[in-house]
Amino acid sequence: MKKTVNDSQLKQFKALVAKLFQCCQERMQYQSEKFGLPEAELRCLIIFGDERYLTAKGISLKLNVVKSRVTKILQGLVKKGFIQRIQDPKDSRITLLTLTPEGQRKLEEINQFIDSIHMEVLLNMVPEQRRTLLKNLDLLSVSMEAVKELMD
Amino acid sequence: MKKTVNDSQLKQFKALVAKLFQCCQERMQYQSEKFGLPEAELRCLIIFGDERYLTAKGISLKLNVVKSRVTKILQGLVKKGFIQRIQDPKDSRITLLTLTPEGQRKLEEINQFIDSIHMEVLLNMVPEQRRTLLKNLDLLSVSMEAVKELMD
DNA sequence: TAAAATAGTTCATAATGTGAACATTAGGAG
DNA sequence: CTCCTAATGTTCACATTATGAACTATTTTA
Repeated sequence: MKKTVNDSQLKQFKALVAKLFQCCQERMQYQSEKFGLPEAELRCLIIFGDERYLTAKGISLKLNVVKSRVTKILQGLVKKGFIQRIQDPKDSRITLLTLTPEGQRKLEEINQFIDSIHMEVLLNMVPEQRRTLLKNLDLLSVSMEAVKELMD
Repeated sequence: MKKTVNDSQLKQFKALVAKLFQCCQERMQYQSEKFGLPEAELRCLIIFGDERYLTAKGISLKLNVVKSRVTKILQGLVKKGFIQRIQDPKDSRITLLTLTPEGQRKLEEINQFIDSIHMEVLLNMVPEQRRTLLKNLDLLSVSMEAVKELMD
């Protein structure tokens, strides 16, 4: 039989998770304004940090939205000159998406801001705290991943 | 002069925050489906956990949306019979919002689910881990709050 | 080679949210 | 008491975010 968790711990935990969630949301909104891009387009740009070329399908998976939504987002980014389409030479169904030089500059600017925010948070702690925090967040994320089983 | 943070720590931290953020989002979506309510209406119901009566203005502040949006959300919840409007006897500009009995049942059901999810996450750890996790999350949330200064 | 699968677009629709204009009511300055 | 201002909410027009079905055009595969 599983031992039950302290009630006040549960309450505190819920409040903390909610607060972190809200902080992230507010940061997203702020970034959207700061960089003059709708949130969806911003998220789309950011995932180009990982790979040089992406397909609409791949973007759809990474952003967790349906493909028709990706079409719309890409329209915006192409019109603004941040992303360009390239035909895949091997499969003409596929359009490869890649950052333009301007898009690369923009992304770099965005990533610098994001890094500075995260860096600042970490700098608010002493090295020992940072290490335990990261360990704990890792533990938490594994646990939250596991709990997804309850959602089927 | 501030000492700089390890680069791989920064990367790890960014990834963990992003993952937690996504988990929260996915849970919201799931709850919306599970309880047959749009996300905004669900969020609105949940804030009635704190107080018995709320005004449209108060809801606007708690949900962090403009008042016209609140009007819309309340229309849905009133039509579904979860919330009722009561005239404030002292100030007839104000409409007080309160849960109907059906709304209370619904909210209880929702809160039970939310609690069970959070409980499950905590139960994945030993008590010692729980304590340090909460301490660290608290530290993190304070720090993230402080960093909001960078966003003005 | 015909049928099934894959990649993307278009379109209709819904949810989420903002901001301006408006009506109503409360409250304070003269 | 009256007029001006502030506060509360609604309505409307618009933008953004997102889904799902239908469609086109290309592979793949059976």
